Amino acid sequence: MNPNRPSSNRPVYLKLRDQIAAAIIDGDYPEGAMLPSVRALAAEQGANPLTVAKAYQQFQNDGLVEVQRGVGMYVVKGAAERLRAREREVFLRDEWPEIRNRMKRLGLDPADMAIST
Amino acid sequence: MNPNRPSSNRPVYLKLRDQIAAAIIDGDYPEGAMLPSVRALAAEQGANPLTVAKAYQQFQNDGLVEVQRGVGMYVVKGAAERLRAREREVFLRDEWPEIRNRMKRLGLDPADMAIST
DNA sequence: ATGGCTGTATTATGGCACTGATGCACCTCG
DNA sequence: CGAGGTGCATCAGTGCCATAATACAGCCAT
Repeated sequence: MNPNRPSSNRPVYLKLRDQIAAAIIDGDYPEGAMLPSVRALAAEQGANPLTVAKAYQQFQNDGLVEVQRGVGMYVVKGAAERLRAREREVFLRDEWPEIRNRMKRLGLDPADMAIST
Repeated sequence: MNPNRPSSNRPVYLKLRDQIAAAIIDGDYPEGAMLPSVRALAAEQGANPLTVAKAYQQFQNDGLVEVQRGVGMYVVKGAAERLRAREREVFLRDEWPEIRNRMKRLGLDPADMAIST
């Protein structure tokens, strides 16, 4: 009923993409490490290999992973920091203003919610 | 490419819905006032009447507007406050946790961004 | 070299959301 | 009563998403 912000009803390939990006930034996939194969991750996540490939696609285009055909995909050196910088920029430019307006309208102040939860 | 938070690539009926909700909360459509007709708003926004009707749909279901068939749709008394309360609850429960995690990962602190921009 | 692992390309299919065009049912006003 | 304004139902078209079944291309350890 509410196809909105919640990540629940989002395309699978985008959820995977976000999940992998988070893992890279957090160092769960360290630089130089090999990402799970499309088939392996597909099996683990109960998805289709091509869907996983689609999730990986963007990281290749951005040069954050190196593809060794027949071997696997490896996290490029400096990928974590570059990815974080890029995501931060996008967040501040595209997402935060809207979120801020929304909160203001709802009578919420980010400053009051720093530690809360 | 990124059907995500940015309101740019979101369904039209959802953008309209948000826009109308904001107008109600802000009092641009006061209680008791008649909302723009589906055709009028459609023409103004360059959208299809049915798309506008779909945007209005949810407000009817939630009892925030009263439909007088053949006449128009009117903002129910107390709609603004009820709407804001409901939106705030949804935001805090569904959206904010994810946003907070995301910001934390990106090295951003809501407290530092109260006035910024 | 061969088996087994990688990523990739191709094509087809089903489902679903979004948008659109048309026509109908209802009400108000002159 | 008729004209013009409402909302609403129905049907159709389009595109994206996800899946599937294969097949191909490259690498590596045995």
